[in-house]
Amino acid sequence: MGRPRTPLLDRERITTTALQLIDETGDFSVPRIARRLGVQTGSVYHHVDGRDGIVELLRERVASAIETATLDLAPWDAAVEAWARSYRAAFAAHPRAIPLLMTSPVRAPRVLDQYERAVTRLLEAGFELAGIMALITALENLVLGSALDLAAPETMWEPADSASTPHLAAALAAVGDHRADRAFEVGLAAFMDHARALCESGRS
Amino acid sequence: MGRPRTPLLDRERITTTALQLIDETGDFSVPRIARRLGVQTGSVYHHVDGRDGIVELLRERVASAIETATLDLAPWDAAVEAWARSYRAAFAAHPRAIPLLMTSPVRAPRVLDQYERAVTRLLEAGFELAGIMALITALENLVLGSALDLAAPETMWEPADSASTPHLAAALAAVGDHRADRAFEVGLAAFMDHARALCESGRS
DNA sequence: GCCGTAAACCTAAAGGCTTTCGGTTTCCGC
DNA sequence: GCGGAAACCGAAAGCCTTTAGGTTTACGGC
Repeated sequence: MGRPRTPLLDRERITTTALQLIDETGDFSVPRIARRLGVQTGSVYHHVDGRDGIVELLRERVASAIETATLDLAPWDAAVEAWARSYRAAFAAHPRAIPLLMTSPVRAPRVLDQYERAVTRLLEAGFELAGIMALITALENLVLGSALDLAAPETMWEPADSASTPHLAAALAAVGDHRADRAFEVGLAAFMDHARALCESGRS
Repeated sequence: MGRPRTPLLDRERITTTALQLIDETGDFSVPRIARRLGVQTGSVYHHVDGRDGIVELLRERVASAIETATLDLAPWDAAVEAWARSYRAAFAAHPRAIPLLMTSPVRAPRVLDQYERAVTRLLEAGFELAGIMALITALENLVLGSALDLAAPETMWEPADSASTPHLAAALAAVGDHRADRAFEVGLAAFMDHARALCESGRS
């Protein structure tokens, strides 16, 4: 009892354990993190700002997998497209965490810097300032909406009675695997086409 | 004590009370629903399949505001666009409920029928069966991603130090109000343009 | 080298939530 | 009229979040 000679806890270990629990069971709780780390529940609160604080750490951890370098690609549309793919892939790596993370957006400095760079690239490309934020938000909506789709099981579209929805059933049978991935590709292609058209028309 | 002469509870009242609590406080719990309805906590469980069952009822209730008639509009692209707007508006009516509802999709019969009709309209318009589900899923991603944006506060993009992200700050200042609405319009326009192009090219 | 302070963990406990179980009263079909 | 089902109450188990106070260790100033 008392202070241990070498610390048993830190934010890194807490975050890693929480993510492990989520990947394995789909959820986490402070007592279970503590049990995994061989520690009393209350001790965790000395390192972390409550349960919500742990969720915030998880958001940062997952978002840290977004490859910043994508935004340096040329031309601008290649950069934006690669960034969107990397953004989505970061969430796809931990699909069971998505419901916890989607509630509020990432506002870690690292990610804010990425948005800053994205705005800069779009300004350089000739977009109007007034339209850029709507464009970036639309892209974000696309990425996060697609991430939500990843969190849902592939079988979610199986209705109890496919007899009453024959066309839907046929369309589902025809789409094959990777429905979520294909949908993301469709949405991303639509977005990029639209953005390029806006850019070329010069009207932001 | 014992069975009351007129029932105090039913699924309708439970759902309505839960939605009220969410609109007011952002969350709900079974004990608070019971208190509002002047009933013991356990009694609610006689009408509802636990807390998750109440969330399911909420999903159906919110989704019931989607206007089915939009899918009958002509031409097909007007129908799809109006449906998407109505879909989003249904969630926008209860923004604080969105975090609870986004976790898993609506699969009430009423909504499945709408997807059936959407598939039918797209088939009639000449789309290839194999591509329809990806298209509809992309539209759903757009709607749900935009709904998530509604759930987040408008101020979420205010970084602690806007000095380190000058372009982002400028873009935010320039976008004005209704950023979320504008982003949805951008995404929807992109999707519709893409869908129309696919249709006209005849390649699904 | 000594001492005060801060850090890190433990013990304990309050309070809320979800869910279940048995008891009691009322309603409805036969 | 009666038996069973329906609807609510009372109580309790078990988990979770969070806080508060106690104990031991590390560290920095003098």
